[in-house]
Amino acid sequence: MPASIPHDTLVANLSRHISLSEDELALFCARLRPHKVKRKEFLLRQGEIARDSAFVVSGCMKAYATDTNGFEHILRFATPGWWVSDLSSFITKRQSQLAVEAVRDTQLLLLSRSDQLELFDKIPKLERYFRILMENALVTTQMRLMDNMTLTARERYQRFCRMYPELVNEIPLKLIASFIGVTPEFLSRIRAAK
Amino acid sequence: MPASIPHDTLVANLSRHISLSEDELALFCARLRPHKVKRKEFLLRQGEIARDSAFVVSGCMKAYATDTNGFEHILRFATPGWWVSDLSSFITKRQSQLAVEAVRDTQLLLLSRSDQLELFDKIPKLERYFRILMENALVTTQMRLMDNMTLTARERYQRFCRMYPELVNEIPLKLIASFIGVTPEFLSRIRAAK
DNA sequence: CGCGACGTTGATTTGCCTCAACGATTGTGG
DNA sequence: CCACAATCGTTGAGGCAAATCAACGTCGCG
Repeated sequence: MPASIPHDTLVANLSRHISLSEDELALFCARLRPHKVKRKEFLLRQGEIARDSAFVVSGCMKAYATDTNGFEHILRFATPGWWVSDLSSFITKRQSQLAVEAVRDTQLLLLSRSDQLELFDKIPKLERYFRILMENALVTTQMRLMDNMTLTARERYQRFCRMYPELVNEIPLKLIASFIGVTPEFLSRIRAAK
Repeated sequence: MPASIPHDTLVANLSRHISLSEDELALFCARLRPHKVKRKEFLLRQGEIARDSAFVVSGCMKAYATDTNGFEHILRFATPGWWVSDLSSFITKRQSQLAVEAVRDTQLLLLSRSDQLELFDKIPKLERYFRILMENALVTTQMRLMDNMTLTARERYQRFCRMYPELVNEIPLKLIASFIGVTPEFLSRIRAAK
């Protein structure tokens, strides 16, 4: 049973951490639901319940919260090879604090929590894959938290340029500002100086 | 085979997420190494390799980075029932960016990465336990990151008081300041106003 | 073509930091 | 048990990074 093209990206990602048999792979892929979103379309709105976690095949998503003054704060971008959702809502089935929206036209593979948990029972190695993903995501998030506490706005911008070189000149400045935690005006000044 | 007293705290924690057989439990507990640290003693210094992850039985630990100006920034406190380490170093065996130090006399249970991975193979349910821990830790860290981006210093202090009521009047003000990301002087002013 | 989203720039404000001085508390060695 | 140092919390004066508010030019797109 040949995997369809969008699944290949995920299978490549999987096999960097675990190896599955043909059967296990088929079982897993059968639960993945391909889904396309166009720029500015939502995978999840603030206040909804996050049914699915989404693997990004192509394109780019953003996960963000809107504060009481209506300003967006981007928790993370998800580029190809990353999973994205409101993890808190995905796990607890409470209302999400985050919205997940396409920054550009994006191909996704969706996996529901119930399917995921069922697969964990059938394929222990898949639980290992997600355990590793969670570990890595936690390390990344901890590092970002420390950066926010220790670095200046300029340094955070420079770090962003190193971490997301493929985005720097491809997405609006205001999105970068909202990710590194400054106003668009101030980021513009940062760029202007040197 | 009766578990010793310090292990009981961990077993209680475990059983909130998974259930192990007697044998599995014994196998797991055999790899845990009790360890005591006195106030201001280190479990891990910046630049060392994190051999172990530590479960806090009693007391309190802090994980923090020291910036180029010599200021401490506390990533997290670990009170009884929490695991603590420099996760990045624990996984990759590179030099740790964080130090882990006792805020007060503390009882720990240590588990090395190699023992942990070995146990994952022998007891898949244990991998589930840590998968769940990682999920929850990631949710917590993401929320803290968003708080840092959206809240004022005063609001972050109020949130701290709600999240760690058992610590607020028990640890030095400067530690709280270093956790919420302000100077001790400014936190003092926050407390003074109302 | 006209409108809205975007990036830039200037003037002003502000939240928080820096530096410095000062009591109060803790703890430590003699 | 005391003397002294160290750590801690507080307060004041001044400074700076970044936010705010506002105006304006540009561009992409319906």
